Amino acid sequence: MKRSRRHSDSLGRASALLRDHGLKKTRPRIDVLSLLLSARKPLSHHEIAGAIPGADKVTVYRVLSSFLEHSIAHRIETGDRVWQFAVCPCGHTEHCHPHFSCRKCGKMECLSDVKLPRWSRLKPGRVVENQEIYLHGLCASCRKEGA
Amino acid sequence: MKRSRRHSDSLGRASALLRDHGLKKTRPRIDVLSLLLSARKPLSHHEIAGAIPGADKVTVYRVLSSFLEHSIAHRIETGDRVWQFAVCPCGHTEHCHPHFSCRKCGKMECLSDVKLPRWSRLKPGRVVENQEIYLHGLCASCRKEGA
DNA sequence: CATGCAAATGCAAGTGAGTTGCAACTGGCG
DNA sequence: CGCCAGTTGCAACTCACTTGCATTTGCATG
Ligand SMILES: [Mn+2]
Ligand SMILES: [Mn+2]
Ligand SMILES: [Zn+2]
Ligand SMILES: [Zn+2]
Repeated sequence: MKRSRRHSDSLGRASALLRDHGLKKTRPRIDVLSLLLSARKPLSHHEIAGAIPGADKVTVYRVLSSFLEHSIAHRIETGDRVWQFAVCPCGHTEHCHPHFSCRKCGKMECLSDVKLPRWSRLKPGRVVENQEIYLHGLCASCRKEGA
Repeated sequence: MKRSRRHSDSLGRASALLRDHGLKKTRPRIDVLSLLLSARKPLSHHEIAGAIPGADKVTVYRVLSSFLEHSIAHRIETGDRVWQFAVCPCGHTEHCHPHFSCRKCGKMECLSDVKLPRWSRLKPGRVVENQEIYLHGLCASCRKEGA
């Protein structure tokens, strides 16, 4: 019940987002976007394509790229050369929060409520337009179980 | 003159580092390490192998991996799925400074003198053991020329 | 409701950074 | 010296992601 509720909510939200961004409402886009909206964590291309029966891999890559261009989603580097994707709650192009990955269970989390630091005075005259922060360590549940 | 001075310094430093870490002093390791020591910026595997005539690509990968294991060098994600490598001035396993890349000239820099932020109170009970910070923007010289 | 067409899809083939297997070699120790 | 664990070098492999191209389709327009 809970699951299907969330899923149908996501369908509606997905439609609205696509409309708002002037993207055609197609099957692959609805499927990928509603999946990302209902996911509790960032997903890899492999996880996304695997979760959508009959999805074409290349189309999923292209759908994800269009979401990035329109700042509907953001892309996370995992360190193992595989990207992960999540819907961006703030609507910015840049990363707007740090990401945390657990060295034990491997889960990646968007720390949506954590502010990014200011880099006002870097020695010479550099301008920071954008930043990516990856924190690694133990998540709350893995920590309880003992490292 | 300046260049050969720096280069021979690097040779000596490379030998010493290998000895200190108990790594056999081999041709590929000396070549790669002295190159990294004399480089002013992080280098990709491609740049490293290309700068060493006759170098075997696989050996260079393996040499770099051994440097990472021994915390002689650190590895940087560039966002385009290519790694870059730099000698680690502090000797830590973790990243110990942020990295900056210029959106115009593409150069990556180690901000060795910039401190990493503390993440003492992340809401739940996570422990941060390690962090990677990538800043993107305009470097000092590209900024002068006008963005 | 047609009709048209730019945009999107789906399939096959390609790219390239990084990995693996394995036989030959060698740095450094006794 | 002579050994041998560790290292090298070559060929073959993997696999995430990209490109090309012919076919289909969302949706704006009349
Ligand atoms: Mn995120
Ligand atoms: Mn660095
Ligand atoms: Zn965990
Ligand atoms: Zn620059």
